[in-house]
Amino acid sequence: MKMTPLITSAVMHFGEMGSRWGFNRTVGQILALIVLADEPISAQEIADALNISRGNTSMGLKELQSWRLVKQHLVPGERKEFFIAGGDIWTLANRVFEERRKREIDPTMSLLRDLLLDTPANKTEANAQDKLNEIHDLLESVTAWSQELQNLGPDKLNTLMKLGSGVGRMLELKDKILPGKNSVN
Amino acid sequence: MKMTPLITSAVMHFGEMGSRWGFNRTVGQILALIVLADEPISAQEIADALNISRGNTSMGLKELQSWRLVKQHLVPGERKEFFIAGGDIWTLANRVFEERRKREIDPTMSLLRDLLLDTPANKTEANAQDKLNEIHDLLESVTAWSQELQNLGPDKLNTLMKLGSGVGRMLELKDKILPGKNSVN
DNA sequence: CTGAACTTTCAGAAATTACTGAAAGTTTAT
DNA sequence: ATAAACTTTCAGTAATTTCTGAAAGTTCAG
Repeated sequence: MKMTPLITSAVMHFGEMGSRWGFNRTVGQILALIVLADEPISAQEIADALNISRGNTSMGLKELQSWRLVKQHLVPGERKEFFIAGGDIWTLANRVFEERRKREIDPTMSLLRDLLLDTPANKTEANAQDKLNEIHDLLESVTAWSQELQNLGPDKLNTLMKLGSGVGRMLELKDKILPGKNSVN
Repeated sequence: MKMTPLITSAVMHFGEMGSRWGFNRTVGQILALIVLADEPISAQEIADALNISRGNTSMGLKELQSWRLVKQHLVPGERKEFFIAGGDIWTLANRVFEERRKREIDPTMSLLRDLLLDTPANKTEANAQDKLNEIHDLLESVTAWSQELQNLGPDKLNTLMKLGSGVGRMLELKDKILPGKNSVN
């Protein structure tokens, strides 16, 4: 893997941002390297290009595979494993989004459900439970909606995003368009 | 601040999740405590309830204020400062979302813009630049759209979210509803 | 001005997270 | 069965992040 200055800057930056996106520096760098490479790349090449140990590379690749951001690519006749991006940019973004939802929202939803089953012991608890309930509902809406958006598929999602302020106008008209079942006001 | 079992579980959980949401354990705990409390709460009470040092509490509160998740609340006749949530649950969620966008997306957009100005030196760089361009466009759409959604305001946003699969049907009809300017196909 | 009641800062300590590299494991060819 | 070519694991170490608590800073009443 030839590390041109352009690629190096991008890789370094994705490393720095890695931790903000849910993984660590090396994992971010490995991902960038694989995405930007125009050909499948081996674990050893990655370790060399990034100056990290072979062991660390192995762990990073394992993590990226668990996020489905990277997949193996067998080259006929080659003993070692090569890696390529798990899909196009849009797919990768989706997977990061989805995976983060699982890690950031789902466990909280689960706890909230449990806490809401208890009978509040006093005024303070009752108030706290109200708040927790609000949080629960909000997270539920967000989860359901993100699911809905994913079901739309890339094309429609893109149409929707590009619609911009048209969304607002469309909402104003929605009752005229859709049957009552979906009216929520 | 009375730490009932219910409140304790919630606070502990938000502490654990804190790091996934962009801040650290104590910051998460402090936030949960303030949100769930039914009355303004002082820094000393927070430190006591969470068993953390007064200094750490001060830093945590400073961070929460920078996120605008918590604000000061002056009690007449009291010397010390009290704290309350920066808004209702919906507002808080929005602020977290917004703040994270600033930290997670904006710096990358900025770097990508720069890298895309360079003339690619060879085939490999040209390919990498194509990928970077795709990433840039995607992030730009996401940013613009999240801006758009915020402009809708809570009510419409909620309507849109509750619309569920209706969104798909609506998109199919959009060309009949909106003038050509917003057609993107 | 003084001191009481509070808050903030920050150097060092503690806790957590990430990384290395050697050893163990796996796969394939002969 | 053996060995070469690779990958994974994991104990120990290094780097980073978070926390403490003492000192410095602020504000206000008298």
